[in-house]
Amino acid sequence: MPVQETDPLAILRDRFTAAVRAAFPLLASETIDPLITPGKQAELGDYQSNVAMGLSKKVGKPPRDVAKAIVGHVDAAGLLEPLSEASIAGPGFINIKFSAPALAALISAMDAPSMGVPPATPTQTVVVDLMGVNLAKQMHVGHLRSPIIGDAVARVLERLGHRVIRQNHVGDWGLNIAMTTARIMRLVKEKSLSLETLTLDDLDKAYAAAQKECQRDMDGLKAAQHWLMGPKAIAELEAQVEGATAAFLDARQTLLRLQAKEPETYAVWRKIYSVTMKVCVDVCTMLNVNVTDEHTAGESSYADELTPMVDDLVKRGVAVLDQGALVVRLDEPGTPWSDRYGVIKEPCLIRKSDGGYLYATTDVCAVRRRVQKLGAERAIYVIDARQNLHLRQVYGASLKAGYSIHPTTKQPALLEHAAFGSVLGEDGRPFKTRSGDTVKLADLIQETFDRAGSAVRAKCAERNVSLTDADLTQTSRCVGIAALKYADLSTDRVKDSMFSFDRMLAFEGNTGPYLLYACVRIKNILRKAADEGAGSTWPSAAIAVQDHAEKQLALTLLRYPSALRATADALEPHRLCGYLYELAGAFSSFYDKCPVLAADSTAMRDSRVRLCSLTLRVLEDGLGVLGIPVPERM
RNA sequence: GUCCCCGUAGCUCAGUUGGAUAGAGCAGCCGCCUUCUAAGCGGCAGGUCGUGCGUUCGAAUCGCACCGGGGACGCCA
Repeated sequence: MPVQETDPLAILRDRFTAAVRAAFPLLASETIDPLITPGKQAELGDYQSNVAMGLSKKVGKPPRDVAKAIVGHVDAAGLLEPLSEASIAGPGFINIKFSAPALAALISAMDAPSMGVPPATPTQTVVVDLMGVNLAKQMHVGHLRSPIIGDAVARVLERLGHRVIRQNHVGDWGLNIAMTTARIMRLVKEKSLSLETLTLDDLDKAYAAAQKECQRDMDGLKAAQHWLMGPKAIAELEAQVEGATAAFLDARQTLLRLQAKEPETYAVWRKIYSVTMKVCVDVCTMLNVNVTDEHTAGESSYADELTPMVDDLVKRGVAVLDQGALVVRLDEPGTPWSDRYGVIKEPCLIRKSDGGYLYATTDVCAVRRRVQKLGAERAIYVIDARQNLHLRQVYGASLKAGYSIHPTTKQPALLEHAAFGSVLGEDGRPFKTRSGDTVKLADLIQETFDRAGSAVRAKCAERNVSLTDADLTQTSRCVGIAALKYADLSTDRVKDSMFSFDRMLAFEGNTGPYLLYACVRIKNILRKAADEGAGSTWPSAAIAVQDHAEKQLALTLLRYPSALRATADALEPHRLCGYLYELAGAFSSFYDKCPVLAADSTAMRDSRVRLCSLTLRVLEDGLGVLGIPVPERM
């Protein structure tokens, strides 16, 4: 069954486009955007059209005359209050008001399973790259934003009917991992570590230590060679770093054994892998982020494809040698890739002069798999803003290689970087504990839940709300998730965000808990309505939109589909947050002004209950898109 | 040096892709709970939208140049 169009924006766009064409037949061949927006001043109009000013020059008439001509041709029947010269304001704004019966009819139509959201056409296959975890490294605040934003982006696309494939591109391969694996194996052999009880903290320490022992002294050696200190000095240095060199050689051997899947080494790597991924999936579960093992596609899964791919690039002349390394040049202007991703002076490095591969190699390989095998028409990388140049290089190289040309549409897949800023502390510097350590993500989430729990308990005591233990647990989790996620999602993702327990758990104003509170108020009304025996009549009640607050609530509800679309188009969850905040605000005003259960008549009561129910459904649906669950009571 | 991002109220942030008198929330002040939970509602006050040119009917939004902050720039990932 097709979804009935209830979005005022779309309806008005149609009617005003028709009116402009009727008023100015000469424009027949042109595409017309009637520039409809929600009314800037609510007293003047629900919506407005700003088309007259722009058209003025084209048709050679003063803007107000243009507006007058358009107004004369608008079909307002069954929809709008009559338009007249009085609807024209200022230089030529046309103010539009919906009639109360029309609003009621639109709301009734919206009160369907789709909630007025038509499925996107055409439906796309979209890959969303999110998470960004590395093997053997503790998850910290830096890993907070990608899953939260990425999951919301994935969910909004799913909500619109797209086929979304989440990809957790785990950094689980390469020399660094081999260094750690080698060190773990040595520690196990020395019996200072047991594989059975291995924790991510153990791995984190081993990673740092391995990094240190392998690199520090190798750097010293390099520097010595660089400054031509002579064979004697180098020999001395080499002697000093004998142990380190041994560790480094061990790491290289281990990497080879890993590539060959040598059983003993591979088993240790698997263990490291499972310990890391356990924490990763646990964190996602705690946060209600939909990322599980099935979404994992680690760098290791590309390992066998790299050499053939690089050979292919060389054979076709896409990659060329430069100073011993293999690169893809991206600095020619006027190419399809430079048009999309910019003229980039720095070439994309695909193979080191020692024959080793780099992260760009794997990333290009990932683009190829995502487009060629997974069928992605769009791939979204929810990654730190600092990776921008790297990603543009990868996108450019992939297009130049033809890897991002979709196999069936033959069009380049849309490769997008949904960049986000850093998480800063309240001092404006990278978020750390008071002692200056990085904060473990699991700890940070737990602290959020604990604080949410005490806040919920305090509030319930203050408001005389009694919750069962089960309710308390559920509510605390919901409030914690809402506080944490909403704080992250409600601002422009590209900007740095300030992390503050106090602010996100403040519960006032534009916060997650405020939205949850609006939902809970509605749930209370619905429960009481059922208790009072109104449960069977209201779902089919005729909707009436009379009071000002009722009208504002109705108008806000009708904007839901376009809020979702704007969010999906820009990949900016904060647009949806802003909408939901406005909706919760419109409901709160309505709640204050319009008694529901104590309405003047049964008809009005049932109409209002239905309005409440739709509001709740939209709020819960929108919060669901943000990955925020709603409690029953709070 | 080149490139990317950011600069809006005391603080934290929006600003629907160029529209009317730039909006919220904190913090401050003033009202509203014997009626569906006051985690709420209504109101007051608070601004040279970093600066300067330009584009046009119209600029926080687009262009250029500066200023300030952050970031990235070949063999780490």
